[in-house]
Amino acid sequence: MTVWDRPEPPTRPAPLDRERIVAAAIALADEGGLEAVSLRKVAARLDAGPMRLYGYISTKEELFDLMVDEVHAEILPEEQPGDWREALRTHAHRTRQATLRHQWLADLLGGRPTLGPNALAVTEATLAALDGLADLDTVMRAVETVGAYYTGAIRREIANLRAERATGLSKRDWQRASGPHLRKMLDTGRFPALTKAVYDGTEVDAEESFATGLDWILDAVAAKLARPPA
Amino acid sequence: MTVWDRPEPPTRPAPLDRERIVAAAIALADEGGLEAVSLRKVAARLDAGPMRLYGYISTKEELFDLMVDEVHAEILPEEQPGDWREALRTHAHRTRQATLRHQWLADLLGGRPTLGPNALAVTEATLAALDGLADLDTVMRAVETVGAYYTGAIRREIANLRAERATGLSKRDWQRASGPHLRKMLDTGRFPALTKAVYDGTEVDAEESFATGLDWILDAVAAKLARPPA
DNA sequence: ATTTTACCAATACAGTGTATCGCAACAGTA
DNA sequence: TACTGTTGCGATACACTGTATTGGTAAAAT
Repeated sequence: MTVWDRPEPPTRPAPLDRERIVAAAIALADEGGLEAVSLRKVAARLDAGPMRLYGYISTKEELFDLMVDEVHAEILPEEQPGDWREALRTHAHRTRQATLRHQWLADLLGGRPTLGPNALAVTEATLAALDGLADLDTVMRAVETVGAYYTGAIRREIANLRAERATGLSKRDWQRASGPHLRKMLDTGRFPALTKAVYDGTEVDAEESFATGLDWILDAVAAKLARPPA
Repeated sequence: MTVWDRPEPPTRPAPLDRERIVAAAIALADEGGLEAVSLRKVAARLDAGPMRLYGYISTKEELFDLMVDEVHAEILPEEQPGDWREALRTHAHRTRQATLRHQWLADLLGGRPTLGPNALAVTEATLAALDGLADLDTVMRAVETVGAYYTGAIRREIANLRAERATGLSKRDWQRASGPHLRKMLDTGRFPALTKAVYDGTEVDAEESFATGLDWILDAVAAKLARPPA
């Protein structure tokens, strides 16, 4: 019995780890959105059965948590920025850009507390940039307020972007000309201020709008940091 | 053959309308969260088969849209408030309270453009309160910035609330004492600022925190409304 | 060499959103 | 009153989901 007669030894299945699982899930989500991520499809990308994943995660939600934390590695700034304002601003913009790259993140942002190592590192960097500029409560309020803003702003931006993509029209064209429902509603005359806004408003670049709102909020934070509360 | 011999006429199924469907869906979501809402269960509440619903909605997402708009009826303020600041503030607080009553709303808030009649009425009321105080672009920026803030803040508040409920602990106790993962992370010493924040931070009431951040932002808006941009 | 342990694939289950199809009750006509 | 056309509902069906359970098989331990 030569070697050639004997079959190859039954190759032990390629080893798995969370990193590869998460990478596969992110790839799927990048291509087809969050709803394209099923445990079966993730496993298939790794030439494994679905149940295999349960050694590494115990529920699908946990997989989402891992995905979110993985993206936070992209968000973490590579160098310590100059002042607190720059720190908060770049954090916001990096989060926005990461979400534009991984649009499924918009569906998860703010949906659960983020306790992964990368997310904690991002929080740490932010807090460090504000350390000592005011009492702790004020600092926390500042970080949370800014965070609430960009979370909400990014979510809306992605939501609009999807709506535009679904109709193939730019937002304003869609609102103005075709959106038949909105048009009908506005024509009822029950929404005069809204009508004026839709018809007279100039189309603003999403990034600029994001940056402007952010600057407003940073102005407010600056005022509070300068004058610690009574 | 008397009346008594004849059977009752085969009762035509109770008529349906969107209102009843949405009410049933909201009831289910209030009890068991968004994931408890399935077309089969909604239909069962109305003594109907699942397919019956497709005469009134054409997809489950549309049902969610209707639910969101229905809650906006609770958000719409009953009377025109005094000044713009009061208008924006009460709008934010009413949205927050509606979300505390219908916590599933947190999962939907900001997830899609809201074009229902009630949502439009809310937007109209808000825009009307700001009408004429500045150029249209500034007004829009103000409304969107405030909206982004409370959307994000409410989402995080609900997310934390759920996490606390899942462990049965208050947020700080959970962070400080038991949250084993977080504890281990902080003990690595890689997150000094975060560690200080967790250990030295005072536990703040969620509503107060929400209101404070909101006031900061309203301050910023006030500054921009007063001095229209160059 | 034999037993124990650990892990992986297969199977199974209850449930999901939605397409399709056939029937039954109403409306309109003769 | 008899018939027909249309509408809308129910049942069935399909492809898929997340996850519990089970049984076999390969590595580790004795």
